[in-house]
Amino acid sequence: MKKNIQPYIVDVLKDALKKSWPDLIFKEEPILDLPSDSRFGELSSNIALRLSKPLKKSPRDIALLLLENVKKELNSKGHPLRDCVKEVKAEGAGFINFYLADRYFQEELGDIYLKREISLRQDYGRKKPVLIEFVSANPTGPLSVAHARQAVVGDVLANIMLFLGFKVKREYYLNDEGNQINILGNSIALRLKELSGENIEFPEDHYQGEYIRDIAREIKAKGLESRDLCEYGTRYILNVIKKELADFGVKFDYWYSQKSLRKSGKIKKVFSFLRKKDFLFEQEGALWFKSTIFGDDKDRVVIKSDGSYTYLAPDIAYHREKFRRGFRLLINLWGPDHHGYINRLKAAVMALGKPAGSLSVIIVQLASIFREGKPVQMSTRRGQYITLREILDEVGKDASRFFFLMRRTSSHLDFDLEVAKKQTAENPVYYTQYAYARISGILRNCPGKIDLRRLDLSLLKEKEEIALIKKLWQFSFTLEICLKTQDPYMLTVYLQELAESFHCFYDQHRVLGQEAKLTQARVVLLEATKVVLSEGLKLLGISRPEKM
RNA sequence: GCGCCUGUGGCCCAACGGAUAGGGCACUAGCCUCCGGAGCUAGUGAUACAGGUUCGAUUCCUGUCAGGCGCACCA
Repeated sequence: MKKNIQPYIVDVLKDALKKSWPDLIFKEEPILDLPSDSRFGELSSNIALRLSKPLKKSPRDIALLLLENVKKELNSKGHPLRDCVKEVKAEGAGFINFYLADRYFQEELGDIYLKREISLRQDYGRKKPVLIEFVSANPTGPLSVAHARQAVVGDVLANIMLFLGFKVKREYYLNDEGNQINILGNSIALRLKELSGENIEFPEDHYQGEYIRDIAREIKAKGLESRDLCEYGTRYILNVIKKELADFGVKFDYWYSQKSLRKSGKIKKVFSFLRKKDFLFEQEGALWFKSTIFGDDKDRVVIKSDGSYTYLAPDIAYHREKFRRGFRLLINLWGPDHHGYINRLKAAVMALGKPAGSLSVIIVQLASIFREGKPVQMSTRRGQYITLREILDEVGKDASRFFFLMRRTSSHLDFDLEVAKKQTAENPVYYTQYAYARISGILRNCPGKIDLRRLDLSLLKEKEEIALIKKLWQFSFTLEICLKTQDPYMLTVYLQELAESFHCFYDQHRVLGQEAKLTQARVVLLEATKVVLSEGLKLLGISRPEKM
């Protein structure tokens, strides 16, 4: 029996291809999918369909020919897959479906059970250092809904990549100087005057939120009016943000300050680097970056005619620093308003001599907040927007994290506060957690220890038992999909399906009070299910209640 | 005007270009002498429109219609 069966099956397919068409040059690797329906086996390849064009034959004929050689290969003496694969069939339009033996799944189950004390965390030799930068909101106010979604998506993606063996660090880029910060300082100054009884006119483009008054009051109470208000305000708000994120279960490894970046002279250095490479030019009194060389629509200003930097300037230096710090893959999560910015930063990365693929930008679409089906109006300008804090206070960490992950990251998300608060079947968080609590309940009543020598997992052959075991087996497959799509949302779908498989099993079969050997086997099944649910919920940053 | 995202049953969402388009809610009918009914089983019902590419399109391309967002020498 072989663990980690997929690469072996891919090899079998490759060998069969070579035997069937020795002269064929086909660069794509055969890919294995989970079939759309369980009656098509456990793993499926559509290689025959994709070969249809180059071979100018019908997919069905190709599949049949290929199948013959696949079978020969598998039946050869001593082949490692001999006992794992029960059957191979060519089906449908030309799919080659692999049906795995129950024995294989039973061994997999035993494996999960044995590893339950340690983590299922896998090491595929993927040690690549990855930096995920997300949220990075200006420290000028509390975090909003949009930041909340980014925070969860980034955090969970980081968890998943860590689980799969990458060396991942989380970073928050701190915009601690510039226009917005000056406006923040000025907003505080005006509120201070207001406190002293002066009549003030508060400009529209200043921060309207009540929290500015809070800061002003604190400054006045401590008698710190002479302090640098920009710095004081930034630090004050940063603490608020850190607290919000911590309560949301998001922790950053690094907080990278733009101010310190500028002070270090690294921005100037990157300019001399780019100048040497001839990627800069002057026009109309401004300094431009020739981003069009690398596929951008137009060249971009980096130093304005008044001598100050545009946003892009420190960003180029910042990303150069990321590479210098040893990271080989950079993942940035941005809001949809930054979408037009991707090409120019990619251009910058290429100008720095890095491959385009070393920067991956994930656009996290906005979330709209609803209450009982009605949208909650938001206006940033008037400081009236739903904050992360409000969501946390109202629906709690578990439900809000889960809800932010329930749609594809690239899709709009409608977040209904009332639904998220409900403790009913409408709420998938509780459905999943309930499975965990239910299992815990049974295991609490379970007497004695499992005798591994007498354990016989082949007793697990009921439909619901096999279905549950297969679901467990799909866990690592699911994580690979999350990695490939750079989107953690599939994990929420999987965990709901796993919970469902468990509930179905539970409804049909009893664990306790059976013949001793069967009870033992089923206890192992529950333990393994609990392990996978536990790992999954941990990755999502959601609590695992023993009781509900 | 240009760019991005999205149009799938009454409602919310799935489906690397692949098999009879899945699931949840709601609705209807069932299931507790038995490990937690926050559960399970069954039923009704859908790809916005018009073309194109393909052996095959919900998916890719073009156009139309509808909704959301963004278009700076702002960050």
